[in-house]
Amino acid sequence: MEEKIKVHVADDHKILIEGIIAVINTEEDIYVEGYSLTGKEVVEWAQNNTADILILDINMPELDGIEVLKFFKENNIKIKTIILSSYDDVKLVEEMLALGADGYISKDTAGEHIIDAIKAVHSGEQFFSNAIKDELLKVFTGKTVKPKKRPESTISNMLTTREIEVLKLISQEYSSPEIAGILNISQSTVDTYRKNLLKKTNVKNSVGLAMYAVKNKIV
Amino acid sequence: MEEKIKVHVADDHKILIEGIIAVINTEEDIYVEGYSLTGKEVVEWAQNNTADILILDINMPELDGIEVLKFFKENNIKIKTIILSSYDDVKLVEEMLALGADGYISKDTAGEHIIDAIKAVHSGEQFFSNAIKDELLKVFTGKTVKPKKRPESTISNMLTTREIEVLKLISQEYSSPEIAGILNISQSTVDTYRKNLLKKTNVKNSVGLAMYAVKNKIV
DNA sequence: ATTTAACTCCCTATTTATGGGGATAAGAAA
DNA sequence: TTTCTTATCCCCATAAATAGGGAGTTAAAT
Repeated sequence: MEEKIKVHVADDHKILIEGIIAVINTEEDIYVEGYSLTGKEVVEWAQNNTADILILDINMPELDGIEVLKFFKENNIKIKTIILSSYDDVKLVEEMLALGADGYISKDTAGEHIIDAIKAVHSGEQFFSNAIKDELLKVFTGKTVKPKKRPESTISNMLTTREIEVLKLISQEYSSPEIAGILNISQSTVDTYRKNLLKKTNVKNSVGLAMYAVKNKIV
Repeated sequence: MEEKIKVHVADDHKILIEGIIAVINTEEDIYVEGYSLTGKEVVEWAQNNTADILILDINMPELDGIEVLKFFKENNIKIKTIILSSYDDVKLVEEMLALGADGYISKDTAGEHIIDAIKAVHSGEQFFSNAIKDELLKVFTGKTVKPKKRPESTISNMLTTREIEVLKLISQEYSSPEIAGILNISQSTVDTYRKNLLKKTNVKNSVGLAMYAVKNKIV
């Protein structure tokens, strides 16, 4: 008798996680070790834990799936990863694969496919749901626009807690002097955070920062 | 012994549907009659079928949740509806309620809340998850939640078309000189629009303008 | 023990943004 | 006709944001 396949699930929608767990629980030889609700949680989890398979949502707050994969690559964390994407993320397939994802399933697909994917990836194969295969075909036949060129975002782009604090306040319309007052630090320091934030998030100005905060669900 | 509560689920992510079904199946007196994967399917289903409760995702291809609710209203289809929203749709609560939604739960919440919501709504109450309640408090201060006409008189309507153009560009991280170049007007004019925008929207700075634009779906 | 990351602060300089005022031409509305 | 709105432009002044540089302290990790 072999060991059960140990799975970790990362998605910002708890309901979906519960669904996946329910589906997986119908399978004897697979079990869910735990879950993460943000990308940050995933990388924290991955420092001291592992699993046979990580099911990873692309679109998560704070740190998205791509950044998580980048972190894994840079820190030489080896964990077989199945990307869970909604249909609008499909164009990122290429990037995902380049970052070492082992499988790619769409949320549109039925739950049984997750089981198949887990088993396939666990036995060393790659797994792609049909929707993704179609998309890949388009890419190779040149029918789709290149994905490419997202702003380069490394784990070095991961914002520190202090930076996030400042970012929140910026997004709440506070000026630098005000933020300095609120956080009880000098304005110079706030300005430094602004600079770092602009660099890390790769946006042009405060408005960009606020938009970034919205997109990443920081506010 | 009473009848079981008959539920129909609509979401474009099959995995999530399966999850919800799994959760609901843990409950004796509720069952899932069927599901729809697009808004179109929902309205088609609703012409010749019904259920006690419809669980409706906001963000669906072809026809989103709002459109579905509008269709129900226009065609006098009465079905108790629980909105299933992801974090970023929260700002649509008001509109949803105006269209007659009976409950509103976030995908972030645990599955058990779905059960609570279904039972509550079925027994004639309204149900809102906590995240939504906070949002609601801001919107309806003290008032009873009552379907009301969509306010066509929001502040956004106070903005002139030109102001909206400028607002859009501001929200896209353009500076005043850049906007002047894009619209082929002088920077003085752009600055004037900025001033007027700040005054009309009652926010403090560009970040506030961008947030306003997001809230009012101008971007 | 040394390196690294996070947090803190400062200087200089330029560019943008904000806030007050006023003004003109075109067009719609009263 | 007169009034009002919209769109356009300007001056003056201050506050804030951006951009480059450097640098010290602590705490954690290697």
